[in-house]
Order: sequence, then structure tokens, then C-alpha cells
Amino acid sequence: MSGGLLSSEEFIEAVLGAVEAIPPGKVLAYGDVAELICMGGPRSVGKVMSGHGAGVPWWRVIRADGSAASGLEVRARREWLAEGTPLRPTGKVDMRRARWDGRPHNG
DNA sequence: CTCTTGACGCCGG
DNA sequence: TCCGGCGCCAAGA
Repeated sequence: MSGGLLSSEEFIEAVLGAVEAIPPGKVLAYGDVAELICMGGPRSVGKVMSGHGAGVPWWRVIRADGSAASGLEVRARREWLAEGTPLRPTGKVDMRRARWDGRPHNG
């Protein structure tokens, strides 16, 4: 099954795995996810989220400026409020406080 | 191979 | 803060 090189499914699994690992109240930018899994780029991550993000906490993956994806602003805001994600007066996520460092919060 | 299109990112004005 | 421009990565026509 392995074509040798990275299959698209592996990339998809890597992205979804990283997203599931984000603790509640924290977020990652699309580019952060790409760096975390050392694969692809922000555009590619967005592509995966668009097609396979329904089963993971998609609201924890946002733009680098703290805003949610187009069409999902309202739903995302609801989730952010529900799990206590640090928000700015502008309605965007406070990236400075909410950005996940990538390490288990248990420590 | 070239052009266009995305749940993107950074810089300038 | 709002826009426009350019770069980046992958897929489709």
C-alpha cells in the first residue's frame, strides 16, 4: 500500500491526529499544524480540514490572525465560548494566550 | 506543462 | 482595521 512516498491518506491522518491532540481551550493555526507534523503547508492542511475535518475539533484550527474559516465563524465562536478559549474584544481568538505549544498539557 | 483555485500567511499602505 | 499583493503547497482542468 505504501507507494513508497507519503500517501495522501497518511497526510490526512497526520493532520487529523494533530488536531485531535489540541487540548480544549487551545488552538493551532493551519501553518502550525503543518509544522507540527512536518508535512505540507497551511494550504494543504486547510484542504484536509475542508474534506475530513468534520470528525475532529475543527474549531481549534484557525487562521494565524485568530479568525475562523469562512462560514464557520458563528459555530466556531460557540465552541470557543463553551470551552473557555481566550478571546479578544474583536471576537477573534487571542493567539498569544490560546496558541497550543504542542506539548501535553499534563505537564 | 500552464493556469486556476483553496477552511493560508506575512508585509505594506 | 481594512485591502491588496506576493509566496507557498497540492490538486484538478
